[in-house]
Amino acid sequence: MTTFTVGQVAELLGVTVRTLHHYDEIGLLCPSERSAAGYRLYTEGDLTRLQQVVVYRRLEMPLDEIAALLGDGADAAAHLRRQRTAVMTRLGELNELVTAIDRALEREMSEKPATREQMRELFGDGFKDEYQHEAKQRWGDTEAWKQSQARTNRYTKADWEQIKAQQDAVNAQFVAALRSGEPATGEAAMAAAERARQQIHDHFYDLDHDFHRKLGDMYVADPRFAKTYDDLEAGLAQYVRDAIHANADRHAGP
Amino acid sequence: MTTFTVGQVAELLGVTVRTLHHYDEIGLLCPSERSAAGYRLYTEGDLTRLQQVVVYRRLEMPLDEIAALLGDGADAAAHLRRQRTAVMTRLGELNELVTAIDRALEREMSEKPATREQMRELFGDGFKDEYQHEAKQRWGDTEAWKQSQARTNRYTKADWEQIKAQQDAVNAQFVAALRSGEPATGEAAMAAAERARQQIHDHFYDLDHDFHRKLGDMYVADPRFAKTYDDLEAGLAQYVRDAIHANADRHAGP
DNA sequence: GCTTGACCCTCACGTGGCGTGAGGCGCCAC
DNA sequence: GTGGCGCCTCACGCCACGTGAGGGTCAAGC
Repeated sequence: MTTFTVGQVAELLGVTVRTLHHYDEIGLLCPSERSAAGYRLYTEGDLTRLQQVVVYRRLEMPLDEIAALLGDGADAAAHLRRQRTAVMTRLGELNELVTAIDRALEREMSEKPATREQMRELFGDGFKDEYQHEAKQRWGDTEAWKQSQARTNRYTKADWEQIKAQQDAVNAQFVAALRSGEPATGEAAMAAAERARQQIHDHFYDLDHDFHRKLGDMYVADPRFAKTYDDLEAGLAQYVRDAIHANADRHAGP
Repeated sequence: MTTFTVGQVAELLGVTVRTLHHYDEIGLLCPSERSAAGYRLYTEGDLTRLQQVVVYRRLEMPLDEIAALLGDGADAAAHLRRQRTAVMTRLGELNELVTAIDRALEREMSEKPATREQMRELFGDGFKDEYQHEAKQRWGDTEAWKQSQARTNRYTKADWEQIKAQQDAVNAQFVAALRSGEPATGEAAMAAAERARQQIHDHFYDLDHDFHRKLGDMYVADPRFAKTYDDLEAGLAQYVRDAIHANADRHAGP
C-alpha cells in the first residue's frame, strides 16, 4: 500500500505541514499509520478525507463542525453535493457584493454622497443581521443543515421580490417599446434587452451577450417562456428575442 | 453636524461594537469626535472610511494592509474599483472550486478512484490554466448554435403543439417520480431528466450533459422557471434540478 | 562509513481579529 | 429616583494555525 509523508500530502493538497500537524493534534485527521521512526504516513483513505476537509475549510467552516459533518456517516458524494450548494451560496453573496460596489461606484461618479438608507441597504442589513443569523443557524445546527439544500431557495426569497420587481420593470419597458411601434432593433428595445441581461448577470449567473442570444432563442422556442411573455402582450416573446439579438450584435463590435 | 454612536454605526454597517473598538485601538478607524462623557462619535466621513474597511474586510484582507491602502491617498472611486476586481478574482476562484467539486462528483458517481494527478489538478494549485481553457470551450463556442436559430424559426404551430405535448409528458414523469417518493437520484427521475435533455437537444439546440446542468441550476435560480415547475408540484424545480445533475453525473464518462 | 542536506519529530510560545465577560458611568423615561 | 439600556475601559479567551528551537531520520554522494 502506498503511503505519503506530511510534506507530500501538504504539497498535493495545497496546505502546510503545520496544518496537518494541527489536524492530527485535534483529532480531525490522524494518519492511519506511523513509520518506525514516528513519521506520519497518510493512506489513500486519509487523503480523500483530507480532501473533504480542505474543501469545507475553503468555505470557512470551523474545524469542529467539519469533524461533526465528516463523522455523521454521510458518504463522499453527499458531502460534495453539500459543498457545492454551499459554494453556490457564497457565489451569490459575492455577486451581491459586486452589485453593491457597482452602485457605490455609480454614486461616486455622479458625485452624490450616499444617504444613510442607501448605505444600510447596500452594506448593512442584507448581509449581517439576517445573513449572520441564518448562517449561524445553518452551519451551527447540523441537523438543520440537511434541510438546507431545499431551503437554498427560500434563502434568497427575501430578495426575490426585489428581483421580481426589477424584472417586471424591464418587461414593462419591453411592452412599452412594442406598443409604441418601435422595431425590436430600436434603441429602447435594445436598452431593455441590455438591462435584462444585466439583471440576470447580477442576480443569477454570469451572462455574456452571446449566451444571452441563446436565452433569447429559448424565450420563443420554449413554450413555458413564450407563454409568460405572450401573456403580457401578443408577440412579445419574439420581440424580446429580436431585441436581445440586436443588442448582442451591437455589443459584438471590435 | 450629525454624528453616530458605536451602536448606531455597528447596526448601520453590520459589524459589532467590539469590532469598532478594535479598529479604534489599532488606529485603523478612530472616531473624529468624542462626547464629553467619552462616547465615540462617528462623523459622515468616518462612515465612508469604515465602509471601505468593511468591504476590504469581506475580501479577507488583513487590517494592516487595509490601513496601508486607505492611507495611500487614493480616492474612494479608486478603492471601489480595486475592490471590484478583487471580488471578481474571488468569484473566479469559487467558480474553479465549483468545477473541481463537479469533477470530483463525476468521479465519485462513476466510482473511479482518483489518481494522484487528478487530485492535484483538482485541489492543488494546478487548476488555474486548465479551468480557463475549459470555460472558454464551454461558453465560447457559438458556432453550433447558429443552426438552431434557423431551426426554431421554421417550426409551424403544429410542431409547437407536439413539442409542448412531449414536454408535458416529461414533466408528468417528473411529478410521478416525485410523488412516488423516489429520490431525485433515482432511476425514474434520471430517465426523465435524460428524456428532457433529448427533447431540447432534438428540437432546439445541441445540449450536452454539462450544459444541461446549467439549465437545471437555472430552473431553481430563475423565478420564472421555478414557478412553472413548482406550480405543477411543490419542490419540483429543485427535484428536477437534482435529477438533471444526477443524470449528468451518470453520463460523465472517462 | 561518514558527512551533508532535505525532511521529519515534538514541544511551546506568538499572532490576528475579534468574542466575551466584569465592573462602572451616562442618559432618558416613568 | 430608579430602572434599563447603552456606553466606557480593562483584560483574558479563542481559533487556526505561524514560527522557531532543539533534535532525530534518511537517501545520496564522497
